[in-house]
Amino acid sequence: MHKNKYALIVVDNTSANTDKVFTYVIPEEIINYVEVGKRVLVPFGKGNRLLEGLVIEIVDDIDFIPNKLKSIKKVIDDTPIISKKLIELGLWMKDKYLAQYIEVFKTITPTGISNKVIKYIKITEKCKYAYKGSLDEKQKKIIEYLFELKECELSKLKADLRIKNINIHIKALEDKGLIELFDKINTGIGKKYEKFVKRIFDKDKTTEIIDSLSKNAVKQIEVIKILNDVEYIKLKELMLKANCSYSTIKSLYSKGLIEILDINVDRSPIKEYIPPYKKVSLTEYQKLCLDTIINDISKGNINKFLIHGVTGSGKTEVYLQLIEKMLSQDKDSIVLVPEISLTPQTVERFVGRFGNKVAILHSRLSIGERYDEWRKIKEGKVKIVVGARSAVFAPFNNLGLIIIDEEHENSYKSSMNPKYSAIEVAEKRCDLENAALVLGSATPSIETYYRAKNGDLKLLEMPTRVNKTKMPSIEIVDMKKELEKGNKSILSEALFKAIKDNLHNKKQTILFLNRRGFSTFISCRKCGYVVKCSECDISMTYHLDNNVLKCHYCGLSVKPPITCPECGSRYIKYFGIGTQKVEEYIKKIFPSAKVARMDVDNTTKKGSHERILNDVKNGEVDILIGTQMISKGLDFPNVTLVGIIAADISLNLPDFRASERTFQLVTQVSGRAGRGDVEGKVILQTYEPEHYSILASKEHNYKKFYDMEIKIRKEFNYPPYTSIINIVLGSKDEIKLKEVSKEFYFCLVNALERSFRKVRDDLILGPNPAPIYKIRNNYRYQIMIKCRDEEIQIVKKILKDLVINKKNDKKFRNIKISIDINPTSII
DNA sequence: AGCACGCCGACT
DNA sequence: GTCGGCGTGCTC
Repeated sequence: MHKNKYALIVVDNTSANTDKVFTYVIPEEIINYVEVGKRVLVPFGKGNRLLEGLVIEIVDDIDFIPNKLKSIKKVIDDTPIISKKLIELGLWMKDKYLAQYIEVFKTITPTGISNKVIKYIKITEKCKYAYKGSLDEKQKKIIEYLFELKECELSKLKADLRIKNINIHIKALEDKGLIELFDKINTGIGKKYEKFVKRIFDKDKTTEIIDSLSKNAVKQIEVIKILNDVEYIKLKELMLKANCSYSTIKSLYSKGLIEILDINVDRSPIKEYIPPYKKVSLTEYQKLCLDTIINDISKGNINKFLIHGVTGSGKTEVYLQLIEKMLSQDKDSIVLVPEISLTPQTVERFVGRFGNKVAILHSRLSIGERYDEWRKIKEGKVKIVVGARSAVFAPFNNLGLIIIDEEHENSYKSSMNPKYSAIEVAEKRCDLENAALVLGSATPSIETYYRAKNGDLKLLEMPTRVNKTKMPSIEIVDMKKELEKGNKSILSEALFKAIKDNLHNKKQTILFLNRRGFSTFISCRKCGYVVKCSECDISMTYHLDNNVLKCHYCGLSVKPPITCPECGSRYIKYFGIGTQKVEEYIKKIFPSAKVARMDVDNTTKKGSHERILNDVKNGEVDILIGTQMISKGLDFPNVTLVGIIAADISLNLPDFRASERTFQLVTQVSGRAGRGDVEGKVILQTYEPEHYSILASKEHNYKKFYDMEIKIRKEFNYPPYTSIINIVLGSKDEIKLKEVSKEFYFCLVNALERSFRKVRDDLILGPNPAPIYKIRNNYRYQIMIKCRDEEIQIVKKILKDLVINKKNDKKFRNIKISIDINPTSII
């Protein structure tokens, strides 16, 4: 007798209650086609509607036979879209970040590849002749509607007719045999095709053919001439070259001289020619670093490394030569870079060295482009992937190396479910696939450095710059003293003078301010009213270019008030500075200087980023003003001065990582100065010149900063000594939220008390209104858990059960519960 | 989520 | 009686 096989399937259905693995019977006819990692269609729920599912395991036996086991309907993929190793990684992520199966696997498999099953409805042959007198009004309406369209999407019919209880009527009509329901599978994006023209006449008969054409057929002759030189040409290109229309080509086609073909092309996101990026000889430190890594990997000593290299120490060259080593062993490499530094400059280095062996993945790719890159990786056409966070899931089968550059960057943490850290995921993936992990940074995160010191990663230092230039000197300017001197402007005397000198010497300057817009808040001088976003608990930022107040959380724009909405006075004043104001001010006091600004407000369009950087490169910019965006990766030898307008912005945030972030920013931005022959200079303006994070960055002394910071972390029980679990409850109903947050808190405390004999005082904090109390009209309450390594599994289990329990609780309807394990920020 | 079942009030 | 509204519970 045939023995059944069963597939364990994650069904595409987002609900706390369906977040389970479902078992289906594999019908014998398709047993050879069902494989782990392929998607299938399965009947689900009472209506047996077809849903997509991912096969994550195939088993011969199941512990118990649930009474009504259903069968797989259809296999979608020819080959698995996800490897067993990546499935394992996904299951690990689900547990680690308390996410749902479906969320995890949607993250790992590329977006846009998902097939949608769409229900269609049509009328039957029988219906055309059948007597319809027995139908009620609503059913008649449906039939009439379908008579026009013959068939249509079920959802469209429902939306157009808006009949109540429509399902019952549809079922009745189906039973009578008047209509039929069927499914169509939408295969998502297809491959890209482009029209090509092929010459099918003999090359040496070209003149003969030209003679045979009418003398009036100037364009056709031109086309033939072009085709004399090339056999294949893109239709668009040919039309452009010959300056002709499609009809010219068509007439040549009808004469049988050419063929028009649809050829599958890859949408290549690398559009321009990229010059080769030459291999350079390594400095002593680079060589030591490279050799240590290669040696350790081959001996199997350790496979995780942290390169702590100062800005300009040439980490990229080490990465490149490591990848080269991997290539020689036929192994694949993944390079992760922060989203904002995924600029052409970064890409050029990898593509310039390895050419078409490189695929690029980042958020600005269209769905089609992303799918093409994904397919190239999957099919083994490329060996290297350079990309942002999600590139950690690149579907390689022979992974040898994952490199994470600028390891401390918070863009490696996802803000959406699963709220994963690409660093932790990369580490896990390396363990699973026996690959090596290399992290690199000039300012490693405290957590990573701590782990390196503990021996979890091997620490490699690169303390000097490649071209032996000195680190830039940093001058700290106390802005309180400037104020005492009577200088109320944005620039201190020292910075003003330095910019002036730099302009005179034809050197470039970068001015950094981590805040966009013009004024950060506007307020009434009479009553103190501050304009806040109506949807969020955030003061609105004034933007000069289109004269609006913008909320930087929800994007809402309003016209600035002329009189105070509270007291009616006209004393509305604009406070705080943003990059736009700096730009305006600089243009005013240095009218002859060429000034450019770079922040999210003017780089959203494709290519705008590149344009600004090119202008800087070509010397068409004297002063570049920008936010975080300009803090990393930029390498312009003529930039000798960096001005940090206000280092305090990041320092004063109510977040335990504020000092760390400030140190990182100052170090990174400073690193932009003096990359050429002339020593760089940094002028740092602050109201807190004695702060340890400012002082340590002045000395370029990471270790000094680390030693200070780690003591504070220990004292206050912050990471790396604990893991933080941040629970945010959100709702539009403020009163209900407050109540429910308390209830959630007490349930949590109760459960914790049952599991731990004694609950530490600072294990669980809250519930407090979140630092940003309202976003997009959603009120937010926060509960924070600081737990030690040995506690975390139990705490997560408790939380998971509690959340599922509460999601089924009527009281928690319309309450969103978001859990973030080790968030990058607790604001 | 989405679908069916089942209870209960309004109305022919 | 019975139509339709809505709350409840389950999905291999």
